[in-house]
Amino acid sequence: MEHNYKVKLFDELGFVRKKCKKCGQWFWTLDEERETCGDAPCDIYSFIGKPITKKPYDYKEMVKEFINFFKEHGHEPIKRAPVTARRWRDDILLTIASIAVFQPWITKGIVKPKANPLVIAQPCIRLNDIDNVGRTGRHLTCFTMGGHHAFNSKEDFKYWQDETVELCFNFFKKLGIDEKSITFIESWWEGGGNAGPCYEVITHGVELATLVFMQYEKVGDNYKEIPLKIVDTGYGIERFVWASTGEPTIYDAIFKNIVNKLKEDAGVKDIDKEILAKITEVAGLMDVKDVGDLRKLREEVAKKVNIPVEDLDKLISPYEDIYAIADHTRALAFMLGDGIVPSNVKDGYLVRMLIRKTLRHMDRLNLSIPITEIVAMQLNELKDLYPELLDMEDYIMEILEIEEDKYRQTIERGKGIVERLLKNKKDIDLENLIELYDSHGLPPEIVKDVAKSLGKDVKIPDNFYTIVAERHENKKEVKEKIKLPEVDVEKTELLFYKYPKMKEFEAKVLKVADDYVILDRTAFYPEGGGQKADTGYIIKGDKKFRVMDVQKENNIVYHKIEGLNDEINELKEGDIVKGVIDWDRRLSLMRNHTATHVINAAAQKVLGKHVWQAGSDVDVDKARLDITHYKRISREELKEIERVANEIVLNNYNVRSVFMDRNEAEEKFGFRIYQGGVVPGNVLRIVIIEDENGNIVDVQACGGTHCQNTGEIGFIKIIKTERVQDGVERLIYSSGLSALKAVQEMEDTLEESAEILRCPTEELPKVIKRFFEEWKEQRKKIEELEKKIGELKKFELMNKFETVGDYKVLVEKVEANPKEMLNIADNLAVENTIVILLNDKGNILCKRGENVNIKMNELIRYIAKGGGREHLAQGKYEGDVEEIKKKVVEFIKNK
RNA sequence: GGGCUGGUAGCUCAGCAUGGGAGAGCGCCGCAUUGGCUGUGCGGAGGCCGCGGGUUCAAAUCCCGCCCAGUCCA
Repeated sequence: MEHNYKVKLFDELGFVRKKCKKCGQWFWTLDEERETCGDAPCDIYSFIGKPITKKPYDYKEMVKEFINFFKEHGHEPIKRAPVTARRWRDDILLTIASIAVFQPWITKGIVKPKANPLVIAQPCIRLNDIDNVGRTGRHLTCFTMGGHHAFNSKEDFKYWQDETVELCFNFFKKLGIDEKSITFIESWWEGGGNAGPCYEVITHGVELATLVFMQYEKVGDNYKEIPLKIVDTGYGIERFVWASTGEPTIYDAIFKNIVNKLKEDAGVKDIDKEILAKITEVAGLMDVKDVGDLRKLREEVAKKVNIPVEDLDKLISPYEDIYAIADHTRALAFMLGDGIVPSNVKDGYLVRMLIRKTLRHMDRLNLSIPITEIVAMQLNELKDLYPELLDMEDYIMEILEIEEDKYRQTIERGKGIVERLLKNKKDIDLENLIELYDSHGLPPEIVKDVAKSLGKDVKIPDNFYTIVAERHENKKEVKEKIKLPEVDVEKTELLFYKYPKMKEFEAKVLKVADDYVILDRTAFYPEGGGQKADTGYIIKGDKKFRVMDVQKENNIVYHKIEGLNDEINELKEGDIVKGVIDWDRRLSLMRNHTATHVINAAAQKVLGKHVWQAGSDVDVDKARLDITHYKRISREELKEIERVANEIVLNNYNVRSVFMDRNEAEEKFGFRIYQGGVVPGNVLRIVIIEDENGNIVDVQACGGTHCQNTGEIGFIKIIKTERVQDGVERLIYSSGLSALKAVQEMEDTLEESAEILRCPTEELPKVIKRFFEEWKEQRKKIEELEKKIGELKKFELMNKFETVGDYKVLVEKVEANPKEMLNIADNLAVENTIVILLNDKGNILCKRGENVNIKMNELIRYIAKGGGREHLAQGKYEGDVEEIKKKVVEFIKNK
C-alpha cells in the first residue's frame, strides 16, 4: 500500500528519510550520519546503565506524566477499562490494547466516544509470550498502554499524522530524550480487520511507541476506506520507565521492591549487573519463539560473558523465576481485581494457568512467602492509581488460596499416578506424558522430577506442548439457527416497550413469507435476551390464527403461524388484523425475567462482587441464571440468596426501563450493565430496580419485558443449583404461581414418602435413617444365615453322592437362591466330588473338588445355559433333575 | 463449547481389556505380649462398587443416559 509518511514536523525540523542498511525499512531521523533504523536487531539497546531521560521515573510517575502531557495538549483523560474485554466484546477475552476499549462500537462509528480526542493509560494483558517473560529482560504479560486517540469523521475532524507525530516527538523531548536519537520507522499495521500506516517510534534500540492511523477495513486482500479515521497510538509505559532508569531488565525497573524482596526470601545472591544486561541485550536482538531459541540465547550469552553455560544457568535461573513471579503477580492483581473467576474455560482458565505458572516458579525458588503476600505487595504498589483493585482484596486473597490448594492437590494426586505407573511399567513414554498432562494436569517437568526420585529418567520432547495442541485440533460445531425468510419491509414498531401491559393490538400485515407473518407493529415479544417468545393469536374477522413462535432479525419481527401454508389466501398483505397475546404466559415470563434480575442482585449481595451473569434462560414455568462463582453454593448461601431475593420482592421496589445513550449508561452505572452479555448499538435499554430512596438494587442493559415493581413477582423459589462449568454456577428457580407449584410438588414428594413409611413428614429423616440402618443390618444377617444354611445342608446331602467313573457326583434340587447354593456347594465340593445344584427358579450351579479334572464351564454348557470358570460355573437350566443327571453322567463318561 | 481421566471400606487405591464367589495397605475395634507407651502377633467390624436404564442365565466389570469430581484445549 502506497503511503506518504512525510509530516509537517519532519519538514520543519529537517528530518531526513533513509533506508536502513540492515533491514531495508524506511525511517526518518534528524541524524544525517545514521545508517540503521535504530530498532533491534539493527541496533542494540544503548540505554542500559545510561538512562536516556532527565530523571528516573517509577511506574506511577510515568503514567501521570503521560496523562498530564496529553491533557495539557487538549486531550481529555478517561478512566481505564477492566482487563476483561470479554465483558463488552465477544471476539477477545482480555484487553490487549488501549484501542480494544473502543472496539467495536466506537471504532465503527456507531457510538460516539466519551471524549474526543482522549487519552487513556490502559492496563493490558497479553499471554502469547508468557514463556519469554523473565528470560528476555523485556517481555511482560501485563503492561500499560498509554494511548491518545482521535476519532475523526468528515464533519468533525480533530487531527491526523502531522499533529500525532509532533505530539509524540514533543513528549519524548519533554522527558529529555535526545532528539537525534529518535527514529520514526515507516510501517504498516493490521489487526482486528482494520489496517493503516504507522510509525514505530524508536530510541536507543528500543521501540517506545507506535503511532497507527487506522483508515482501512481489510476485505479479503483489498483495503476499503472506513468512514472514521482513527488515531490509534500505543506508548509502552513500562518501557519508558525502563529507559528512564537504565536498569538491566524491565523487571528491575518496574518491580524493584518486589524483586528485592523475592531475592532476599529466596536467598539469591546479587550477580554482576553486566551479565543481566548482556542477556537483555542479546535477547533484544533475537526473536525468541520457543524453548530451542531460549537455549540458543543462553549459549550466546555464555559465550559473550565467558562463563560455561551450566554455570550461567545456575546463576540466571533464579533470577528468571523471580522476574516471572514479579510480572505474573501483577497480571493476577488486575485479572482477579477486575473480577475474573478461575475456571476451566475462557478467561477463567487463563487466570488459573497464570496462578499455576506462578506457583511453579515459586516452588523452584523454595520461597517462604506465600503467593497471597506477593499479590498483596502488588496491590499496595497499584493502589494509588487503581484504588478499585483494593476493594477486591478479600476476594483476590480467597481465590489465590483456593487455587493454590487445588493446584497442590492436583500435583499430589499426579505424583501418586506417576509412582503407580512406574511400579507397573518400566518407563514413562510420550503417550503417558501426554495423558498425565492432558487428563491430570501434571506438567512433564514434574513427572520428570518424580521419576527421577525413583531413579528413572523421562525424556521430554522440545515441542511437547505443540504435540498436545495438535491433539486438540479441528474441532468445531455448527449451531443451528432458525432460518427466517428474507423480506424487504420497514422495521417493526415494538409496542411492548411503550405499553408493557398491552394484551391486544391492531396492525397491518406487511408480508406473508413461508409460515411467517410480518406486521407493521406488534406487541408480541420475540425471543431474545434469554426470554422466550410470546404466543397468542392473530385474528382477522372471525378467523383465528395461532401464533406459535416469534423471532426478530434486523429489527423485523416474524410471527410464526400454525398451519399458515394451508390458509395462505386468508391472510395477505394489507390486511388489518388484531393481535392477542397469551397473557398468562407473558405474565409468567415477565415475573420470571424480573425474578432473574432480582436473583442476580441477591447473588451478588450474598456471594460477592465477582458474581457476574454468565447466561440466562427465561421460560414460562421456570428460569435459570448462570453466575460466576468460585465454589459450589452451599445450602446456607442458597437459602440466604432466596431470602434476600424474596425480601426484594416484598419491598415492592420499582422496576423501570429507560432508553439511554451507551456512554451515559456506562458512565452512570459502569460495566455492570453488561450482565446479559454483549449488547449492540448506541442506544441501550436499561432496566433498573431501585428502592424507595432511589438506591440501585440492580441495573442491566436488557431488552426483555418486566414487571413494573418487584411485588408483582409474588414469590421466588430456587429449585436447585448445578455446576455448569468450573467457576460457573447455575441457579434454577421459578416465580409467582409456578413457584407455588414447585413448592407443592416438593411437598407431594414428602407426603408420598411419608405415607409409604407411615410417619409424619417431619419424622422422615429419622425414620429413613432407621430403615436404612436396619436394612444394612438385616442384609448382614441374611449373609450370615446363608452361610449357615450351606453348612447345615451339607449333612443333608453328603450321603446322596453317586459314583460316576473316577468321581463322586451329586445332582440335586435344593430350596435355595444362587448365593445359598454357592455356600452349600462350598461345603460339599472337596477332593474328587462334583456338585451340581438346581433350584426351582431355574438356577444351576456346578462346582468341583480340587482333584477333579473336568472343567465346570464346559460341563454347564453341555447340560444348561451358562458359564463360568473351571472350578465353578453358574447358569440356567430347563427340564427336570433326572434329565440333567443323565446328561451329567453322559458328559463325565465321555471325558 | 469440545476432548480426556476418575467415582469400589473412614482414607489411598487394586479388581474392569477377556462378565461368573468384592480385595490390599493405612486407619478403627478387640485379644495376646509389656510395669506403661510404642512395637509386634492374632482376630474382627466396616461396601446401595456414584445414580438410573439396557444387554445377559449372570454386571463393580459391557452399552446408553445422568450426577459428581479432576484436567487440557479454543
